[in-house]
Amino acid sequence: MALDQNIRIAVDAVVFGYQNNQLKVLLIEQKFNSDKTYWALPGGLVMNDESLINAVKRELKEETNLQVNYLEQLYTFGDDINRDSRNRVITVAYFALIDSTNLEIKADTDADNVQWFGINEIPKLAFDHNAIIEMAFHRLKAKLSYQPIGFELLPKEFLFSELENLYCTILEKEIDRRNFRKKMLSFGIIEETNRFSTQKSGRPAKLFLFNQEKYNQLSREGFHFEIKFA
Amino acid sequence: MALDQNIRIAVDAVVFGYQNNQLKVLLIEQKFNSDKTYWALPGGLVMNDESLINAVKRELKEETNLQVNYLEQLYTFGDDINRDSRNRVITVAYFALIDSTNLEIKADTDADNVQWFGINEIPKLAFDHNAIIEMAFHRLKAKLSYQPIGFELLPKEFLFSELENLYCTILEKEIDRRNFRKKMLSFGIIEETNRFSTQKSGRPAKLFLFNQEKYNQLSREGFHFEIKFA
DNA sequence: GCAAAAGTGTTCGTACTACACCCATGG
DNA sequence: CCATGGGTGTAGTACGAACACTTTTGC
Repeated sequence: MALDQNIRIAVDAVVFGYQNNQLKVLLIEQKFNSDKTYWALPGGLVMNDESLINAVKRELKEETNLQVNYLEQLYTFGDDINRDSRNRVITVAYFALIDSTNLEIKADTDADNVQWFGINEIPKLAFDHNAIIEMAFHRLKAKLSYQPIGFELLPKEFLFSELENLYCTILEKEIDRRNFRKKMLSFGIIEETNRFSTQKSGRPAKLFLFNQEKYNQLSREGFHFEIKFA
Repeated sequence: MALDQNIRIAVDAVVFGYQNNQLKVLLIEQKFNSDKTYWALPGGLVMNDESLINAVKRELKEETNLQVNYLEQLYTFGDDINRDSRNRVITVAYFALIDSTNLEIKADTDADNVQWFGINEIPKLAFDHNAIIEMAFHRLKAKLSYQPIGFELLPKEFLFSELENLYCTILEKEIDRRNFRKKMLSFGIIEETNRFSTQKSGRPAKLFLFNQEKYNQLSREGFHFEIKFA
């Protein structure tokens, strides 16, 4: 039965970064039928002897030459039979977070051009990639409140004001600085360092870091990260 | 490139039911190489011109002849390259809920035998189906707290004690009857009927029903269902 | 009248909300 | 000394947690 199945399987990644107080998505420019070009998510077909997760990692390395901090499966898009006009392709979309400060993207072998786009400045993309980003953005907003993944968008050592800004920006909400800090620190998964940032102006700020092992340990003991806002 | 891709794509469904105060999973017995038989999740290969969701619905109809109340994508299993020993198969797993009271399963064309298994009495299944059920069970436990999906496992009209029991059983926790009822009713998504159940003993109990439209409307207005326990 | 399940209110404590002033540095 | 961003505490409120007795029915 169904030995004649003729469906291809691909992976695509929505890679989020955070720069200049803006949430960004990584896109690549692809040639399409050698005439038109489209911006699209990094991704491509899965090889026969390759796990899905490795396919994503390989494509990201080939196309953008960067390594992600966080990677998880998002959703499999296979309900629109004609999403790729050439052949039926089902794509398993992934959700990735990266510390994009001090990062130089190299346009690598596969793709002509690689670029960060603000989440609100995404052009019309190839296939159903706009819908995929939309879903990834929803996932990010939801997860930010119940999993400590915001840190994956920041450098290892960060300022509280950066973390706070990240939450404000992504969730599109105002947050009370004092309450946010109190709550975050109450979990005991953020450590104070002895280092301070060198700012342009104002009082120097302590650098903090996220203690992943501590979080893992607390999770095993039944702790549940959750941060809500008025 | 990769015109030689040789990977097949399947769908599988974890169908949950609730009978006799027990959470059940629907399994089918499959012939395997015409000698050995295994219990497995209902599912099968996707057809070329068929959406993923329709593939699931078709398989469920073919193999079990039942219709589900709730169906959503769970996860795509494609990291273990040898999960099916015959060929590489990637499966998109779905998560389904059904009101299984007053339901007769028909062993239909495809499958030899169809049966409900208690969640704690699942045998060793074909492929990685045990892992899929495990993940579906986790999803069910999590969603029960923040989405009103428990109703999908009950008849249209149900007793509060049934609902309460369902939560206790699935979450494996004791719940205070008074607080549970208060909280549930406070949402305004459950309606009282004029009907009462005919019990064997004890005081007759009112029948309630879940108002899906009311819930949808409240959701649009920013309402968020959430029910927690001590 | 007794067994069995249904139905119902109050008190207490904790955790979220709202809110404003001083501090350290650079120029 | 002024501008800029960093750092901190408290009072009020609302919501979740704990908890026990009365009601209705069948036998």
